[in-house]
Amino acid sequence: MNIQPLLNYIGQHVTLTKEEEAILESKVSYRKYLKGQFVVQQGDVCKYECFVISGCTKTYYVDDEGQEHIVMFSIEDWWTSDIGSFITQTPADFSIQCIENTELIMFSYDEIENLYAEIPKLERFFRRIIEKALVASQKRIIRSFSLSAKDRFLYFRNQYPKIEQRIPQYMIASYLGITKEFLSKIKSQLILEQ
Amino acid sequence: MNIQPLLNYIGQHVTLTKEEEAILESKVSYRKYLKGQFVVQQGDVCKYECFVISGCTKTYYVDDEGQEHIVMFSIEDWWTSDIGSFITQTPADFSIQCIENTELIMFSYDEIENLYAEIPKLERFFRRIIEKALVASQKRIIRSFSLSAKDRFLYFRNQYPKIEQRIPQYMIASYLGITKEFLSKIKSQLILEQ
DNA sequence: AGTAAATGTTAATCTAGATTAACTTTATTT
DNA sequence: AAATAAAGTTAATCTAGATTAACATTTACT
Repeated sequence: MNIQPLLNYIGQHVTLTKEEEAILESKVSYRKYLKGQFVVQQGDVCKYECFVISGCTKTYYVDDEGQEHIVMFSIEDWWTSDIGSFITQTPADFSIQCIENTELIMFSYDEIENLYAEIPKLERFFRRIIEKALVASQKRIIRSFSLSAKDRFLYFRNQYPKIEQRIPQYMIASYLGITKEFLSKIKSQLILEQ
Repeated sequence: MNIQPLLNYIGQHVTLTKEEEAILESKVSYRKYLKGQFVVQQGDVCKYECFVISGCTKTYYVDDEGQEHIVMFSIEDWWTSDIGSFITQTPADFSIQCIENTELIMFSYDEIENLYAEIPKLERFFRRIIEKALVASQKRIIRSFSLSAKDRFLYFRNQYPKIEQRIPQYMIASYLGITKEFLSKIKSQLILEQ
């Protein structure tokens, strides 16, 4: 298992000693998933917080009408989890599915509190990660209320150009909260405009 | 200043000694605001994370068209802050205004890292609070995509009956992402239905 | 290479919710 | 108690985006 991308990522936020890195390595697990496999399924208890080494996942919610709503995509150097389920150890609202072959480093619920106790710096690290995630989530709410579908798409394209390339358009539509037909219309309008 | 509600609240998550409580008390400040006053204004740097002792605030965003979008209400035993601005010490996206006379306990940016260092349990406490806020925020995104305006209103009414009572309807409409006219229509429909 | 499945497009029609505007009710101030 | 401002209602009209359905293109599989 190649834990280096995770160590580099953590190193951007806090400084770990070699010993601490070794402890960390001993307490996380590594797993490969194939495209189409599930990391978590709606209704299961989410047992891990996962760091993406390679590949891509989608986190989504299926509503009462059976419609799928994508909450986030996670690529290299991002996190993926149903934190709501993870922190309370209750059934997940979301499913997480790999949309490419994906390598993950997984922090299990049973180990993570020990890890915090052994390396308090990691508690600081996770606090900061989660703070950033909360900020991003709040800004997404604002965008969903104050921008048109077209402007949300332009924002997405501009913010995540790498993700746009590798993901089918109908999933981007789901992430933006619109139908694939309407996204198609937006794109053809944008082409006419320039 | 009456810090007891804060201590009770913290006590639900972690256990502090009398000494730790005293340290905490020495590092936070207390302030009363009148209805209409601002805790933070869009464009300012947010210097505090605030715990509400009494009263009510609204956190909102004014978009390019001058429209106000309410992100959250905070009443007794809740938090209020523009965390994005707070953690990065950059200009706030949101304004926080008191919609009642309000008493706050304020954790300042300059002190909070010292406080974490002195009382590591508080870092755990804040991590957990922020995790919960993130979960709530993600669920709000899902609701904004998968529920109709009527169902979002029913959810709000059911989830926050106390808030519904004390807040003008046009602010609830703003929180739900609809116009006050449409909320009025929804309410009259609901009356006809029963 | 040929077929089936997945993904994307176009166009017509429909609807939830916005906009506008006139009006009513409730609070606040003098 | 009147006057004024703030909050809420109703109804007509409008629009962003949904729905439906038929078709086109790309990708994956035998």
